[in-house]
Amino acid sequence: MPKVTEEYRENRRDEIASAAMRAFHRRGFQATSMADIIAESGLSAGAIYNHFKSKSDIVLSVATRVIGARLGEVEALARDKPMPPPAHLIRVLMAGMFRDLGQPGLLVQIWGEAVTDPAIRELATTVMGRLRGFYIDYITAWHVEQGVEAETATALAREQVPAFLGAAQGYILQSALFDDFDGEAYLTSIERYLPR
Amino acid sequence: MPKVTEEYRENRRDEIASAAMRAFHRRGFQATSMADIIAESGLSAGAIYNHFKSKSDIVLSVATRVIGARLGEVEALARDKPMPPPAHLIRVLMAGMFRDLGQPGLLVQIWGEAVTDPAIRELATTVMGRLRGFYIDYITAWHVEQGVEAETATALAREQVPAFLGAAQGYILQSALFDDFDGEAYLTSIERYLPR
DNA sequence: GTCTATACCAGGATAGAC
DNA sequence: GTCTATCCTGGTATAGAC
Repeated sequence: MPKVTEEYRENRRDEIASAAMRAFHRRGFQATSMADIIAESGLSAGAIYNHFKSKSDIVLSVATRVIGARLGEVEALARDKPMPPPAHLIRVLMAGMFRDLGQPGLLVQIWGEAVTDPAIRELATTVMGRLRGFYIDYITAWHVEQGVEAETATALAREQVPAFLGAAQGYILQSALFDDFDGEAYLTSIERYLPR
Repeated sequence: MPKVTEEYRENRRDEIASAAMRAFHRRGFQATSMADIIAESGLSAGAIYNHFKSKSDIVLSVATRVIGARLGEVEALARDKPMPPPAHLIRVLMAGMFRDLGQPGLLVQIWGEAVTDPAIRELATTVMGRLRGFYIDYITAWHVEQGVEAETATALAREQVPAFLGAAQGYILQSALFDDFDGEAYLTSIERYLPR
């Protein structure tokens, strides 16, 4: 097992995934063709298909990196004392997503793709499932910090999580589609009317 | 001005739009090609392009019909005494959308398209803008019925509407992407945590 | 592993006869 | 107004040389 080769492959995959992310960042998701990714990477079609078996495969790799970064941020937030209220999570997650992806539209495009492309669909549900998990853990911990008994806190979190998840998705969608979207007004609305 | 001809044209447009809606209903939005619409309508490519200038143009026409139907339902709801709480609007709107469109995925696909296609984008923002209007009027009227003074009711409605709109969008997205989506749990979550 | 060139396909739209 | 046949573009993925 030549160790150097394995490492080399991994680096190449990294480079390609980064190039793809830059391309998505600039042009959006659907608008980015393999030709764009190829150009951005400075490599050739053949080289890229040697490391990824399809475009979906590249997307999957990019998404895995992005969602991994979010996990770290949420965990950091959970260590603050006192913990910010759950609605605040939306701010942090949205800010992180936009920083990585450049524009909310990218996510909306991926959702659209997910409806028909099974691979993308699985990716999207996995990502949302993980976000859901972040939220449940966070909301539970927060309720406990507020003095709620552990059992009850979990039940509350499970009951509340759809509303929070929906609120985050609404934020993404509205910021992608409304030119005059007022993010602050949205977050205020959420923070005032969801548990705090 | 030959009156018969104008009427004929309008009927043809109706037929084609209905066929398109059936096709979307069955196959989803992106998956539906012009060929599908052509087959479903029983007409030919040439005939259809004589009445609509592009695929986007057909989508626009379908969407206009669908959103018009929703307006009627919301107005009917507003006439009930006592008015159901605003969160209940989501139930009614979602039920109507699904009845007309067959599947929530269609809307998600349209959102995805809207990110890059200017015509679809304008359509989506117009539709959402109208929904927003429905909500604001409804929430205002509801607060007034609860005894809130008119001025204050409007202010409250404007403050609350982003949360409601986001909740509806989250419902659509989650029902499209999660195979095991629990609509009742979602609506319960919303109804419990948004104004009632 | 990487390159260039290209096969191959799907889909929207059009031309021109009737 | 409508039909059939077809053009044309843009896209992913592969073949085969180096």
